[in-house]
Amino acid sequence: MVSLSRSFRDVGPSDHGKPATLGGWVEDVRNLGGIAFLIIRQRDGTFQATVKKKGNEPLFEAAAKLVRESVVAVHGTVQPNAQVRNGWELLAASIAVLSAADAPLPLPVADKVGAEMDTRFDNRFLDLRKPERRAIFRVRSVVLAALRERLASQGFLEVHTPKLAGAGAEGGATLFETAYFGRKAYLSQSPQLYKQILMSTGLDRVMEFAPAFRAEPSDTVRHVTEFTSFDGEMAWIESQEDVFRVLEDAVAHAIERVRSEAKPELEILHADPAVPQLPLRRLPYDEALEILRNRGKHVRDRDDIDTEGEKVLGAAMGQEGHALYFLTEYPAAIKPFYIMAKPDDPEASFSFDLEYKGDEMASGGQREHRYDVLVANLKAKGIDPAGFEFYLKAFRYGMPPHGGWGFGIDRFVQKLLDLPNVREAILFPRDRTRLVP
RNA sequence: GCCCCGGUGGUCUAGCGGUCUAUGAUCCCGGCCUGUCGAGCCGGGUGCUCGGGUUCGAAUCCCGACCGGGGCGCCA
Repeated sequence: MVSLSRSFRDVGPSDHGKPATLGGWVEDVRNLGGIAFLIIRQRDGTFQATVKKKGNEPLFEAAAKLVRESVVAVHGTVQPNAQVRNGWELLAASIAVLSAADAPLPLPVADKVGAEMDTRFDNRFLDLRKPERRAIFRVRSVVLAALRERLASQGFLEVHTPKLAGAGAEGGATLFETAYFGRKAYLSQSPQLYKQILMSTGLDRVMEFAPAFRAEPSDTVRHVTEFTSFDGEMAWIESQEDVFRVLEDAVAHAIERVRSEAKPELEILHADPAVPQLPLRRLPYDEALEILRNRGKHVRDRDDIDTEGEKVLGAAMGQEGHALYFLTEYPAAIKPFYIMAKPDDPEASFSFDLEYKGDEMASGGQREHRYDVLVANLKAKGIDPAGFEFYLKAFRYGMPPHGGWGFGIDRFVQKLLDLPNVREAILFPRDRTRLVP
């Protein structure tokens, strides 16, 4: 019985003389005249199949004609050989072409030339045949598993809220509109309102990993129109300190797990992410302004911190050993209506951003759970509470204090691995101009 | 949306008014070669994003469109 899914990793010199059938993509054909070497790639490496002309000329001719990147199954015998990288080679007796590749390839896979990002994403399936590209998504998978596991162990339930909505959720960010049986519907920009509603139910510790959509025409290395948001929301908190502790622990754990479970990937990617010391630095907004002013940047009180300021702060914190830090107590005026203001300083708020290497990973805070205050906040922002009745209702019948965050998985993977563009951390990124593939 | 830079064979590049029937690499095709592993050697193949304009002459200069890269704004 032949299994096509057999890994070359399960074969070794000790299998001397044993028959084997191994599948894979033809990465290279080296025809030396009387002998040919096929470099066959599988999911986590390559092995060599060797074809000798003497004894089986038709097989040799067929092997020499193989088109790179074709899918083949090679049947032969295992031959130990110290000259070969794995310590053994497969002496081919037959080669079945299961799927021939066209030539030339629209994107080099094993060539000695590079390709531009646009060409790569146009041919992403070929791009992903390169080990260094796939390594990113193995790391991403470890990150997701680690975050899930860490929160689940603390009683967080994984939930799924609707991605089709009848109205704009938070206001502000632009929504994608779509047709919905004669009505208008919108792609969800955030699970914010729904996860808060859940806080009133007893499903009061939730997490969600899901796409979020933003119709903002941003052209940067850290924006896409569809991204993966890791949301958490927890009730019965004393203060946003409770939120900090859960989030920082989960993120630190994710980095630890990547370091221990994705060593080969980190090596391929030349990445060496440091595990942060906990607790992370909490940098209040007012102190952040001081740092900026000390570095010669002019900022007015209660202004939002712009991209340059964010980078300056990131560099300053980095010098102090805080690649990751919380930027806390933003002015209430630049935060959404659902954020709780500080009782002793209503112009400030219980809100935060989680910054990593000068980029925003997450934002969150303690939510306003008092119905009357919430309605007043809406009005103060010029929003009609009537449009939020489905949400506000949950605050009229018993809503515990709660808080949470929204965390960008793609950005986190980008920064974790020092990738130059967030698109590198997304299989099929969506931006202003790219909708295919 | 704004600012800067750019679009040359399948891919990545050099060229930036005539010397370009366009450079090099990679790739593809053919040939030689029995131990390659960035295989090597020989021969061949494919190209100036599109539309206007300037000029005796445009890959090269100008304008526009489209597309791409980066920065800003906005945010995850």
